[in-house]
Amino acid sequence: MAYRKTERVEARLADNRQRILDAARRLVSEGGWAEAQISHVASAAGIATGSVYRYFPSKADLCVEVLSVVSQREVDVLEAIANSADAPCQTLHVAVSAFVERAMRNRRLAYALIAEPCDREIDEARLVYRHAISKQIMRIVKDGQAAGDFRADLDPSIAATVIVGGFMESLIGPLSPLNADFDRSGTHGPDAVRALASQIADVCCAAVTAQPGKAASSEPHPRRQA
Amino acid sequence: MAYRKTERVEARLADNRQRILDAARRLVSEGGWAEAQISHVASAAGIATGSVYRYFPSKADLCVEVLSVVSQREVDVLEAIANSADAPCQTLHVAVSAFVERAMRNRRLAYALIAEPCDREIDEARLVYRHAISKQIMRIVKDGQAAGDFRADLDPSIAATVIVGGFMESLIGPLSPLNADFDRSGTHGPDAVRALASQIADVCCAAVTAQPGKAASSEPHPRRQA
DNA sequence: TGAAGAAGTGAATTAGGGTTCACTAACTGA
DNA sequence: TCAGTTAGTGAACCCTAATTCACTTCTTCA
Repeated sequence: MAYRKTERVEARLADNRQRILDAARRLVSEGGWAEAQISHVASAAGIATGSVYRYFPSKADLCVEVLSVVSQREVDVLEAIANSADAPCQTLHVAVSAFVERAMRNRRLAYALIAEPCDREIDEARLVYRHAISKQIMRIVKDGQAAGDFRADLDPSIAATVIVGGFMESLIGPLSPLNADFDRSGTHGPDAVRALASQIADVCCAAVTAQPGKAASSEPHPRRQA
Repeated sequence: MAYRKTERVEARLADNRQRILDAARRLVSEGGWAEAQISHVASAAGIATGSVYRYFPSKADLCVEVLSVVSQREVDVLEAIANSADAPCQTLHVAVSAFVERAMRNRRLAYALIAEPCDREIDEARLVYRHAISKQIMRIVKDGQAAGDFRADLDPSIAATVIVGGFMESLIGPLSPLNADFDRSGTHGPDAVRALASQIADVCCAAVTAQPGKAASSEPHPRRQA
C-alpha cells in the first residue's frame, strides 16, 4: 500500500549520502572550510544543490559530520595506543608522535580540523574531540602515575590538557598554509616529519616523567608506528 | 592657505579614535567578536556608523588593533618577567601563572582573543602574538638551559611552543562561555584561580626542568604577583 | 499502467552585516 | 564673512552563500 523504500533505493540513498560526505571531506582537505560550499559539495558529489538538503539539515551538520568522522578515527587510534602494555613513557611518546605524524600526512585537512577559522558550530564540535583526545592522554598519564613512572604531584587532567594543547600548538605552524616554512626548509620528507614528531613527543613526555636518571635523550624511544 | 588641523581638532580626532577602540574592546569583552559590529561600535562610541571608516579602513583593521593593543600588553608583561633575575624555573612558573591569572581576570575578553572563532584576519593577527609570547617563553627556556636548570636535550623552540599551547589550551575550558563548569564549581574566587594557574604552571615547568631532586611540588614556588 | 509518494533539481529568495556615498555640519585661513 | 576643505551622517547598497520551493523525474505497488 504505502510507499516502502526497496533495498536498492536504500542503498542508493546511503551511497549518495556517503558521496556527499566524501566530496565535502575532499574539498576541505584541498582548500579548507572555505571550499565546503554547498553548491561545490553538491557538484563534486554529482548532485544538485538542493539535494544536499535531503541528506543533511544544514551545512553545519554536514561539516560537523565530516569533522566527526575524521576526528573519531584519531581518537580510536589514540585509544588503541593507550591500551598498549608498553611502558607509560613510551606509550605517551608513541601516542603523541603518532598523532603528529598522522596529521602531517594530510596537512591541509588536519589544519582545517584543528586550527582553521570556522563557524561556531564546527568549532564547538572541535572541542568535543579535543576533549576526547585529552581523555585518552589522561588515561596514559594516570597509568603512568600509578606505575610510578610519572610524577604523582601533577593533576592528571591538567597535565593531559597541557600535553594536548602543546602538541596541537606545535602542529599549527608546520600545518598552516600560511607558514610555508616547513615546506621551504628543504627536507620535510618522512624523516623530517618523524624528527619533528619525536621532538614534540619528547617535550610532552618530559612534562610528566618522574625522571630518576636522565631519560628522554634525542632518540630515546624505539621508532614504532602506531 | 591650505587647511591645517589645529591642535584642538587633532586632539578631538585622536579622542574619537580612542573612543572607537575603547568601545570595540568593551563590546568584545562583553559579548565577544559578534558584538563588534560596526554599527554597535559606532553607537557605543557615540558617533555614526560611517564615521568609523574615517578612522579605520575596515572592520578587520579595527578588530586587529583591538587585539593588538591587548595582546601587546601581555607580551610586555611576559617580557618583564623573562627579564627577571630569579631562578629560571621560578621565572617560568611566574610567567605562566601570571598569564593565566591575568586572562582569568577578564575571561570573556581573553576567550575572544585566544580562542573564539573569528575572521581569518583576526586569527592571523593572533598567530603573531602567540609567536611573540612563544618567543618570551623561549628566552626563559634558553636561559634555563644555559644555567643548567633545564634539560639541554629539548629543542627550545619546540619546548616553548608546547608550553604556550599547553597553557593556552588549559585556559580554553575555564574561559569558555560554553563551559560554565568553572563557574558552577562554586569557589572560583581568587584562590581557585591561583590554584589553577599554579597547577598549569607546574606542568609547564615540569616539561623542561632538569629535576635533580623532586622539585615542583604542589606549592613549590612563592606566590608572587607579576 | 497509473495514482501516490519520494527524491532530485537549480533558480530565486533571504539574511546579515560590512561598506559606500551624497549630503550636511564644522572648521580653517584670509 | 566667505570660499575651500575636512569631518560626520546614516540610509541605501552590495555581496556572498545558505536555504527554500515549485516543479520534474523516479519508485512503489495495486
